[in-house]
Amino acid sequence: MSSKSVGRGEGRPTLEEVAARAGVGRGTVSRVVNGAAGVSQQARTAVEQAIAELGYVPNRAARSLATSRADAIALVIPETETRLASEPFFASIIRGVASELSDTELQLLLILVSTERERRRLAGFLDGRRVDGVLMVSVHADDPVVDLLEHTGLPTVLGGRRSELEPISYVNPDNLGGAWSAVRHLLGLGCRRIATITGPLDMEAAVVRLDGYRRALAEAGLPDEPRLVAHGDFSEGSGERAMAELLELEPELDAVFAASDLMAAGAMRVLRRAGRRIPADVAVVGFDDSPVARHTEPPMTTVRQPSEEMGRAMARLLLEEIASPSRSHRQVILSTELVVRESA
Amino acid sequence: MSSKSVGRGEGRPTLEEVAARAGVGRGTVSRVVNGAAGVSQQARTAVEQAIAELGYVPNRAARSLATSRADAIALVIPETETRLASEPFFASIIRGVASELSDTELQLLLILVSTERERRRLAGFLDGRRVDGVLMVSVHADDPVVDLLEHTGLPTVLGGRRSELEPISYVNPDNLGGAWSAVRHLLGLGCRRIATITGPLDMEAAVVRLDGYRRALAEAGLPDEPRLVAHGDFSEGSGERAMAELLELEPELDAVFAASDLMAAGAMRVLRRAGRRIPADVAVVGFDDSPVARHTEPPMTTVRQPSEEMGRAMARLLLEEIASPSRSHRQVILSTELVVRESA
DNA sequence: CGAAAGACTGGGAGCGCTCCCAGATCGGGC
DNA sequence: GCCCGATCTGGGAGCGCTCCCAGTCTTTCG
Repeated sequence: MSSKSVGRGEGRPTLEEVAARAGVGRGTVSRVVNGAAGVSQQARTAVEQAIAELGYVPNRAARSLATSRADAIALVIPETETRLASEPFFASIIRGVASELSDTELQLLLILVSTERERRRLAGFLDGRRVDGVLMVSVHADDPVVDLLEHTGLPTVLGGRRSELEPISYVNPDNLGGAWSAVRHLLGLGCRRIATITGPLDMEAAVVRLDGYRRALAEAGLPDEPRLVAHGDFSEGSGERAMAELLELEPELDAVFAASDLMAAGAMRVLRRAGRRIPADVAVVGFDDSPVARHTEPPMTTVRQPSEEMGRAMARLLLEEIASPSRSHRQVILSTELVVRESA
Repeated sequence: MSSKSVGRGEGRPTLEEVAARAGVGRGTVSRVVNGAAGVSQQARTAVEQAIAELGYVPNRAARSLATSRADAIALVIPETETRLASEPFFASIIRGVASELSDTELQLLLILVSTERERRRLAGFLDGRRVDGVLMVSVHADDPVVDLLEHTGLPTVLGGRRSELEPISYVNPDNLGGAWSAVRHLLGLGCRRIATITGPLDMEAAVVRLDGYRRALAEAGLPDEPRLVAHGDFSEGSGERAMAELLELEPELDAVFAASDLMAAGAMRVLRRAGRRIPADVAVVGFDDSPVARHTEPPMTTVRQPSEEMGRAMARLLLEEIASPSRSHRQVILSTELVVRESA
């Protein structure tokens, strides 16, 4: 039999107990556990054996307290789980972040916030320093969660800035160039009555894509007609509604640039129902190059936004920021690319 | 000016500093922070003011260490983010869990594990007692993550048991009854050559749904024909492949029961391409009643599985288990219901 | 052969909080 | 005026770990 420290029941074994059993001091055990150098082979073996026998696992809370590191980072998504599930963009971001984190010891924590209550709980969680840094995507201009982040002083990286003067580090796709090239493509096809379906205008990405659209039209000497602009919120349903509206206001339109693939898919459905052929009657271009773009009928021409790479870049920036905190913020702009399929 | 403890810069203020500033002891501050009774109005006010002035926020790691509580629970999903995004089931689970947690102080942490490396990292995270309990869905029979969970001794609840003798608490839909009633419905419609597309057979849900199918056929005196059974993995693509296979082996079939809506949707696409009318030539029933079921052409008849309620029940069980740990495990079976639309 | 330079090791101090107990304070009843 | 209980309050003793320093034991070199 063995001392009290060994059995199950008396709680989990501690560093101290391992040390006692291995006949060494706490320091030595700590060194072994953390893979530090300067431990004799003999001591190391003894400790390892004691750890195995006792089934010792370090207590993270204690370690956190001592080192003031949490070994975890949060990816905050201020949307509902429905949205998380319906927009492939998030999946790509998650994949990118996870892959960049894969050879670190950092645990990725996904946190969804939509209610005020959840926001407060998140505040407590972050303030309590349960993570070493925060990633956040899908940020709306007036999102209170961001203030919360700034206030905690935790290293933070946004996926999608709120404005050009964003004071926090961020990774952004080249929305302007993407939208611009989409509309240029439509113009090149000979389209002249080009409508657009925007995203929610409290998001910079939506505003800038609209800008890109307008700029391309202006360059082509085309007027900016309000009735060619309808608003959505990036979701499929909103794309349908917006398209219906456009068709009503401007039956003569010959092309649509939607600020997201999902909205473009919704628009295509409405167009087809209205008897318009795509692209013969109306050409359609989306934005994102999400999986759905490949499965629409016909396959969708769209602007590729490197979402996964965006996730990776975000993680990379955050790691840098954690490693060397600094007042200055970093930013990365990822270029976009037009993928021509059959809808335009 | 003020003492070193007060200013910004010298790190975050501690309980002790708040106590000093308010002119009270640590105990009193702790009591105020935790809303405990037995503090005079005067002391309380002084402490609250000091907290506000200093911008004090308790350090969770320290609290965790002292209380051995983490105030967080993990929802582990052993799938890729792609899957998370494509299957609405997960979104519903998350929603249910979140809603049940909404009036607790527990932070919900979503953790995706797919690689071995991620699994090990999760082990460290859980062993380190960074959460008070674990929820896990989409469990495959031989999933090593479960052993990991059992080993940590953390309160755990599964969404979907691994077998009838599941030794861990779980919440399960009535898969047998659901599948059975789906096939009964098909039989009632006069179908006699009823095929099925199963889920991955290393998941109990898939096995049991297949059982329900067989049982209903047997009761109707129909033989169990192997060529009427094709296998999928719950995904849409696998449904397409399975359907193509079935059509090849048994062109005469007049109905299909798919173990998930996504597979049913894939099957419907293949059927349509093959020129079969639904339900006139081939009737189709799915399982889940996920959002896609409403949008197929024609709308899909399916077995409703109360996913959100499942999430809620899981959270509820876990809370109970955390509150009163016990050797015995709990289980909840949620009933399913056939939703008849137009595909069968 | 002695001293200096390494190589290891043990354990004190402390991270910030909660728990709990011993005291101080304040009334009210006799 | 005194005693007893109720109400508050301060602070010691940890929680389990890391950091770091002062030792001890070798090894090497002049």
